Amino acid sequence: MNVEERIKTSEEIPLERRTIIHIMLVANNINEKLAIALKPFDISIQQFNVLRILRGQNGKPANLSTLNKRMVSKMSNTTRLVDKLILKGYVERHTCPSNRRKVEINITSKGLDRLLKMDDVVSKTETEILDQFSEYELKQLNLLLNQFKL
Amino acid sequence: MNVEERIKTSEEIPLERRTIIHIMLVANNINEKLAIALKPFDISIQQFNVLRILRGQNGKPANLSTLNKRMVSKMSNTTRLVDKLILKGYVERHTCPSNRRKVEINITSKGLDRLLKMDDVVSKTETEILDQFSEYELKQLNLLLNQFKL
DNA sequence: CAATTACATTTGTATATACAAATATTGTAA
DNA sequence: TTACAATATTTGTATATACAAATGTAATTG
Repeated sequence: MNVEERIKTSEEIPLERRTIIHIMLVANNINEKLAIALKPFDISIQQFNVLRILRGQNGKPANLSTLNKRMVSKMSNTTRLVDKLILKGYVERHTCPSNRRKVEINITSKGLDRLLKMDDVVSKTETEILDQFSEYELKQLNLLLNQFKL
Repeated sequence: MNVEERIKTSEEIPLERRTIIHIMLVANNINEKLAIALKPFDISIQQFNVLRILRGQNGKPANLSTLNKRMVSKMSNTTRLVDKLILKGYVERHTCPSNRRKVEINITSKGLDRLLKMDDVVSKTETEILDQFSEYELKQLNLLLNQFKL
């Protein structure tokens, strides 16, 4: 299905507008697929993303602002996102001893364990999403995307 | 800023995962810029999108399921989105006389008028987002994006 | 034509997100 | 050392979104 079919328009869309709509459609589709893949784990993409960041810390605790900076979708309430992960037992939060304004957030062994299982379905989904692309094409795509400001 | 800088990771990201993160980052950034551009009009991107669809109908009313099918981000509550546009006086809703299960939604002249002003800032924003790209590159990008299922 | 199924939208409820204001802590400068 | 500014997080509130159930209408079928 191409862009025009998807949004059911007969009029020609200017190239710039079409490009932006195209990216949005692709991103929404990817989001949807990842959300479905994570659904059995009862976790949102953002929560998954935070768990991955925490694992990447290799035991070194992260504080809220660090998480916020590193998240793919920066959202305005990382506190409550972390609250939910704590409720699930996937992370722990302590106030930072050296600077009591900060908090230190760590992934628990339960969190690591669940994350390992999520990795499988997410990797599989990522592969499915991109299975039409050759390695060369993926590199081309990344090169083009590099021109966007992030 | 590249992907690794943006998410502040030192580890190398596998090409597939990197591509998906890349698209997400770009899409989030575009969303943010468009939302800021539309902010003065006190309207969300989705609401703007619906107004554009209605204008494209050229007077022919649209019903909810049509809107839902054509929206870039399909969302699960087009009723309430339309409610908000009605509240602002940008659209009208009547039950369809030929099939009273359906509703007929039209853009008002006030809606058309506002939309015209929004077009300006949105077009300007779109151009800003894509100003690094040559026409050839935009075409290349669209060709690559075509390989995604929508 | 009564009962059932399908269709189109709306409503209820839970959760998510955005934004601003509040709180708590630390750093700094007169 | 007190007052003020800067930093980090949390909380309040409004709005947005997802999902399921409910409502109302039309079509179908025995």
